[in-house]
Amino acid sequence: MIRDSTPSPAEIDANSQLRKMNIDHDSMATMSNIFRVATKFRSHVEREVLNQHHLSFSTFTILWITWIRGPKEFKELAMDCGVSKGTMTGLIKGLIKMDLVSRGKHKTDGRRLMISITPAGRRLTKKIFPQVNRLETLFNKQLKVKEKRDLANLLRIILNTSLP
Amino acid sequence: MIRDSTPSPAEIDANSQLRKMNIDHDSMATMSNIFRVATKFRSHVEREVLNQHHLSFSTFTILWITWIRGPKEFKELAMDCGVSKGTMTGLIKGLIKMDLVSRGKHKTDGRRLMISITPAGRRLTKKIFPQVNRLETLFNKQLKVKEKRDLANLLRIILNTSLP
DNA sequence: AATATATTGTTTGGTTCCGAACGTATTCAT
DNA sequence: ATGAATACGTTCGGAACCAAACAATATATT
Repeated sequence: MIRDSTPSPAEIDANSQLRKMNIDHDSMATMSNIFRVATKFRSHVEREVLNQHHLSFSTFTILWITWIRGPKEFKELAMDCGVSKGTMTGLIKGLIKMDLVSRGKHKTDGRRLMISITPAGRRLTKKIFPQVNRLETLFNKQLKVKEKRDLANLLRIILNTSLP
Repeated sequence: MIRDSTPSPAEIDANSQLRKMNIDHDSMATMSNIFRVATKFRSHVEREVLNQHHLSFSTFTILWITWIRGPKEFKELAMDCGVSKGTMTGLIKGLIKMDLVSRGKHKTDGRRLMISITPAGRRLTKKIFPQVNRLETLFNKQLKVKEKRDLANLLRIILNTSLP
């Protein structure tokens, strides 16, 4: 099992060409690699697991959240999925058409919308999630447990960093 | 300076609900946090820097690569940007209309296309890139140099892991 | 040399996504 | 209370994206 943390040719070129520009190479390296991994994983999961069930990564995320956490407010759902309100409207519409989630009214605030997973949605998520997790394991198979935890913690620090 | 690596409520719920399911929590945590950071960063950069120049994250990446590495083959560009060939065709079309890149023929292979940055593209990239890097620094401001390097290396290992 | 097979980039059809404009419901000020 | 400001979700137009079908070029087989 050979572990390879070699920078890509693009990264190496970048570093040598930018020496004079007063650039924060280390931050650049973290962000660009986060990006590469995210894109690679997303498209892989969509192709291998989600598409055949007519789900996108975002609609799967909606199912996942409402499955784990129960009925959830529309707006929070949008934030957790990292999509805009307008996009969320369309995604929910699609999931309702497939009978995987349902719309409900908020108890006290007539503007708000509660989104719940349906029994069919529950069944589907329960079936699909382990397949997604198998791919997560696959992507991480070269990392030791401690490294995975360190990695997740570093990412959480970035995530929880407040921006001016 | 308070560093916060607390898992989100969603993560905590997930872990408690899934205990019986034989799930690889650590791999799940790395991938989901990679995703959160990537989405947050992407939309932030697009809103704060790129949109006002009519660039998306992908078109900026094209400029960046051709700026740093010189003329590049169409297909490699698509792979480096994590985008399909069909998408790349459209992106290049847009950049050409803005006179930021140009199409050229490959020396020996008539099928291949070489993409080069134009002087205008060079000027724009040189101006914008430091602004993007400033945001990268901002996102990473709570991490020590060693942590950033560890983070990048762990991500590279994932990236270089071969999938069956 | 002729034909089959590969590869490269474009086109096409359909989905996902954002941002801005909008209507409706709520809350706040006066 | 009544009007103004705010918050929520929908609609709309356009960009970004993918997969599959396609045309053009290159390579391999015979």
